[in-house]
Amino acid sequence: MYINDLNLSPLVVAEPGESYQAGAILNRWVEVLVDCPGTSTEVEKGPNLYLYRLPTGLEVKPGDILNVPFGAQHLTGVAIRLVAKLPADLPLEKIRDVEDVIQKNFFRDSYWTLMERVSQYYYTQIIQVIRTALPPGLLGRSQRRIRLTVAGAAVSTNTNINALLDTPLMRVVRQPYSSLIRFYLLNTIENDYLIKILALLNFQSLVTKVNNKDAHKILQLLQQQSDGDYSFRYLHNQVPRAYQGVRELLRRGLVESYLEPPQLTKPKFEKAVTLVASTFEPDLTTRQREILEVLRRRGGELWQSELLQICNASSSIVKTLVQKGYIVVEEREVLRTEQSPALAQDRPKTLNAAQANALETIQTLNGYAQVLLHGVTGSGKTEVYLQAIAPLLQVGKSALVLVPEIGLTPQLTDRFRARFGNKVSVYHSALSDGERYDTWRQMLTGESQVVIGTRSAIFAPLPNLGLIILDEEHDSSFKQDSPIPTYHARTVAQWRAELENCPLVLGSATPSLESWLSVKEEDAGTERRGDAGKEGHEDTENFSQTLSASPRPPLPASSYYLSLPQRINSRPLPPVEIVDMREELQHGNRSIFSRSLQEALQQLKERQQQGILFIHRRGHSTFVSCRSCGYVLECPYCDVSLAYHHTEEGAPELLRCHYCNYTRSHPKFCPDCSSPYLKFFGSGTQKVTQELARQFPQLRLIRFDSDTTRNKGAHRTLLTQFANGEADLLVGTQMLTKGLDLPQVTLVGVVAADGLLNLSDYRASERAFQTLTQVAGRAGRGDDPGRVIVQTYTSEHPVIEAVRSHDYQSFSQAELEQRQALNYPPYGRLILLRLSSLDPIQVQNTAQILATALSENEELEILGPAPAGILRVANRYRWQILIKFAADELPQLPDWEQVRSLCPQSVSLTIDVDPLNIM
DNA sequence: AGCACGCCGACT
DNA sequence: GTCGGCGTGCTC
Repeated sequence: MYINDLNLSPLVVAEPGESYQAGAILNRWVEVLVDCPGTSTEVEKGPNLYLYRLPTGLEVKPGDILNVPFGAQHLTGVAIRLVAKLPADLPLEKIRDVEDVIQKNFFRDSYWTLMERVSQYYYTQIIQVIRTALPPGLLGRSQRRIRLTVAGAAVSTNTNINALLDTPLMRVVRQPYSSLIRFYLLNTIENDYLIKILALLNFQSLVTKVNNKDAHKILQLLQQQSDGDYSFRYLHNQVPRAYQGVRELLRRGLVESYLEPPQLTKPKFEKAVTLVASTFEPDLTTRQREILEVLRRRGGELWQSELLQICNASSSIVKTLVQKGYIVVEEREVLRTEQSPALAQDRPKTLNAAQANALETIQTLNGYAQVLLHGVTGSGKTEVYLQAIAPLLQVGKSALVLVPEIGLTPQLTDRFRARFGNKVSVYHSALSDGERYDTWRQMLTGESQVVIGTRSAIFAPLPNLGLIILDEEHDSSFKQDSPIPTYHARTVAQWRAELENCPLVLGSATPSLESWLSVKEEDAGTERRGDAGKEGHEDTENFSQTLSASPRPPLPASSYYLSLPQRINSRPLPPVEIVDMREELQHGNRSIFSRSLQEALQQLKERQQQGILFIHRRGHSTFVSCRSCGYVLECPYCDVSLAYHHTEEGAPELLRCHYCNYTRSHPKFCPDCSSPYLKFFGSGTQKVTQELARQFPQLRLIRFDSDTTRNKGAHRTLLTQFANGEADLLVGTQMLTKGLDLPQVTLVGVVAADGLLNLSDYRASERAFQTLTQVAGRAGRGDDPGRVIVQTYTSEHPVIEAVRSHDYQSFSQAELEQRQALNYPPYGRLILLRLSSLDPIQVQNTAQILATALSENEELEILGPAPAGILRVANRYRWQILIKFAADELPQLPDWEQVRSLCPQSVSLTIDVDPLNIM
């Protein structure tokens, strides 16, 4: 908001004529927003704006991305406005020159406004937002790095140094000779010995004294790294008091410290050879003629490397031909974009009535509107997207398609490529920096294109957007919880669609309650559109007051609800069978597979069919339940299950609520039926695969999870193997739920639904319903209707019933009522304060202080402070405070700068607006 | 984030 | 009287 108040928006070009009056041509300056965090956290100082001189010959306009010197380092910044007159308090000699323009004319008004909205809503400095929006490697920054010296690498941290020193050679060296004699001696020794000796000379006295624990730890870390080189920042995060430790090592010459200049990703250029002569004169040798012939046959243009490879020639011959004037060689940019296998051209498919209706509605939209496309699994949403995009490309517009992180399967991208060919590009974080940078540059050209990407692709710089699609809009991977800004791509998409004046389509089989409620209210004629635009600028008398007024969430101009209630070709949804594992236990079945599932798995091989087995991720999602009666231990003050805490060997086993910090010891017997069979849930992937191999040795398995799909292309390989019938069963986690379209799958099994149902999170039910429905939806996409088996210890759970009956409506109805009663989203709003520190005591105390300060505001409901679900992560102790307030009558929110000032330096605070993950 | 400067306590 | 740790403020 303060950016706005300082008239930085929109980007300003100086009035024409102004610069002439200042006599300028030679004296032109530009105000630059530089990328150095820290300074602008204090309001009085304002944002990081600095004035730079424009050297002659460098053309700079507001919105350009620049490189500038800043103290000892080089930074990237954004040109905000041209300035003709110097401020009185700024002496000329302090001003330095702009170094370079990295990207011309990048920030247009609408894009800049988008940056500002994200910055305001998520309480993040605008430069951080810009950093998120741009590809990595574009915004450079110098970095302090620490690396081992030769000595540091040679010195041992765990063997006895005296033993090393006690070799005949070393004994000579260790004698107290004068430095001259020593120098002479050393010069007579072979080089690699010399190095070792130098190392030991430097350290023998020192190493014996490295009793500084931190220094020792740092040395070990560096030695474990293959190149013995870490950023200072990394070390600082790993080792407490790293500063002193490094100092110690520096003094002893074991490490050296250097400032690494920013490594910018640059366009890749290659030499292209073009034939410019039409006739070949007799002054050519046979070899030269041969090369020119090759070039002509290939269309008169080739990369130099290719040409030389084909002709088996060296570059000298090319040089000669250039001199003779037959060819020209020029540097041309090569785009490092993801290559995909050649695909057969795909034609639009015939739509059923519901699809056709949806398509028609989307196509008649003009300008900003929000559409919820609610289509059951297998209802053909993708085909609707494809046909909605096609006419846009015809008129030169572009489309943006966002998918969940694990939904970005080759299946999906192939389908878009088959339809739109090379107009499709894929943008996600798994691309290499070079690929990402080039894809990003490709977007800037403004040619009509389709970009498919994950969360961060919402910032794709497409200048001519005609449509934004969020597929599987309910998916939680659209929300970023670290690093800042903690944005939700759906929220950003709403702003973006509004600013670009284009429609936004939210597609899902299980819409988020947020999206569902917004169309329901629209239906009921409730006017939810606020006066967000009007507020914020009315009362700017007090700067900090303006700052603390909360920006409102985006509100759609008009929203539409489109339903695809049936699968394509009128295929039925698969029947869902619920198996109560308590009954299995009563019948003496102690296996993790019910009799039903065992039978189905048995039949799989016999009938030559394929199946999917879904296992909820293990790990920290543990909860405690009674195997006899299904009782789940819950918090008496909050409506959530208790999480099992067991930090280390010998520590007490505790159950704790992550909302209010209620803690109790882990009981020996079930409080309900006194059975001793209390069990932690969260059965691991490993256990299940082992069990499968034991009970069904004939089944061929493919494990499909983050471990097995880590490598590039592994996704595609595994799916191809499965599609080719090289395995009978795909066993995996969440990854199986998104966007897989495998017609041959007839069986879907959920080993334990309980792991999903009883997470200590107010969203647990919603998420469980979504995941289970999506998994179930993988079955019966071919001609066989298929079968779904869901195992659970709580078969009476409303989520289970809703999944069984495929009843989204009544589930969401009931869930919304509960949310409303407790004022949870989408009715109330949440802000989560995450505190972390290397010091467990200090972070806890700080959390308490913050909570006390915040609770003075009676409009806010403060939950906590409570330790995070996993107290310690990467050596940092984490606590959190949840702030709840009414969404419709926005209270006066705290002054975050003031809150931040309550944190000591060692405690870092992150403000997560609209958190999804509050464990 | 990096770095210089300056204050304050410990030691030659 | 000097060294070195650490907190504070500045970088156009």
